Amino acid sequence: MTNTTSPVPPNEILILSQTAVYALKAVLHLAEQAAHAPLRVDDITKAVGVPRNYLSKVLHALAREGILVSARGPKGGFQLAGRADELFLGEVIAQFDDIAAGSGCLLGRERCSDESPCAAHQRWRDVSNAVRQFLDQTTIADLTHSGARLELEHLGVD
Amino acid sequence: MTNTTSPVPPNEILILSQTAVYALKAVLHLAEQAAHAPLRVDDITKAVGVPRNYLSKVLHALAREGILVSARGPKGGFQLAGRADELFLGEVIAQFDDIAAGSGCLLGRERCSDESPCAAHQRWRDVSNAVRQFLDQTTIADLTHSGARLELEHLGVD
DNA sequence: CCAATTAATCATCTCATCATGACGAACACA
DNA sequence: TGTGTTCGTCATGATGAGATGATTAATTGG
Repeated sequence: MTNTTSPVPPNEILILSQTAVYALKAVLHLAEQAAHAPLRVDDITKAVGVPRNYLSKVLHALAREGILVSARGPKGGFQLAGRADELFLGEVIAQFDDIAAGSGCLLGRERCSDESPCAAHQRWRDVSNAVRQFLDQTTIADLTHSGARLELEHLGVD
Repeated sequence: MTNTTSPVPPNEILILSQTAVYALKAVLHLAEQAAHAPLRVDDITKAVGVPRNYLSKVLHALAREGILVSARGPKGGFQLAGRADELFLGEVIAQFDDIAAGSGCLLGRERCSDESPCAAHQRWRDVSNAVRQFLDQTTIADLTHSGARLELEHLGVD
């Protein structure tokens, strides 16, 4: 009844949890503002469309990890702790999603039976490694408008 | 209390849902048995270690889709409806995971803003396409022992 | 037709994630 | 010192995936 159009349809495959996506959105917003003053939770909320108190908890977790710095009271808010081009997506989501797990076999057996090392399983490992590599090698700056622009120009794409 | 060591640790990242993995395990088992007679749910349960009634529902869903055939009563059970080398993983999991969704942007925006087509988002699309391609191009036979053996021999791997 | 067998279904339970509202704690500034 | 601002946290609720036990329905073989 109080439903605000649920963000994730049932059965939708997500790879990243909703919470991790919230974290990425918020951090990306902070990076794009490149603000001198901290941004308040309420402003970030409006910008990325995430429930206020929930986002607050997410941001606080990021602050505890040293990814953001937070300050209370007037003039308070959140800021990036470091450079956006040195902050990898994997770091941002690490507190929310256990990406290291699931490294194994598609079918959840710890290791593909030694009897049959199974070529397809190897291909699956390649796939899930691609996910991991993306998260570990892409920085927040790569996702910002300016970052993307730079990369595109650098590649000669119009 | 009655806990049988929960299959998925919290926060674990899962690309495929647990249910989809169950379906794959069961279908793979059926393919490996290559049985002339149908296999009963209880036998499949023991083989793949999945809760009995839950697996029953999963198998039934697969039967409704024409992937399996089911029969009740004595001599009843489940069988593959077609050939294992013509059955793609994507078909098996389609009823459980909406893999087509999430095709878009990492951050859930429907499309990356036209202003900034964002190179990193393109790379993310590549990643999720890799998952889709794997599921759409790999058959159940590719995952069976015999299938894997054949493929390995064919590649000259010892 | 009866009894055993096996899938199909139903009602319910647990749990983690996501979400919300209210309250407490720190901080800036007058 | 006090007041308003803003983060921090707690208690609680909603929802969907996963799981379980009991019951119903179909089928076979005697």
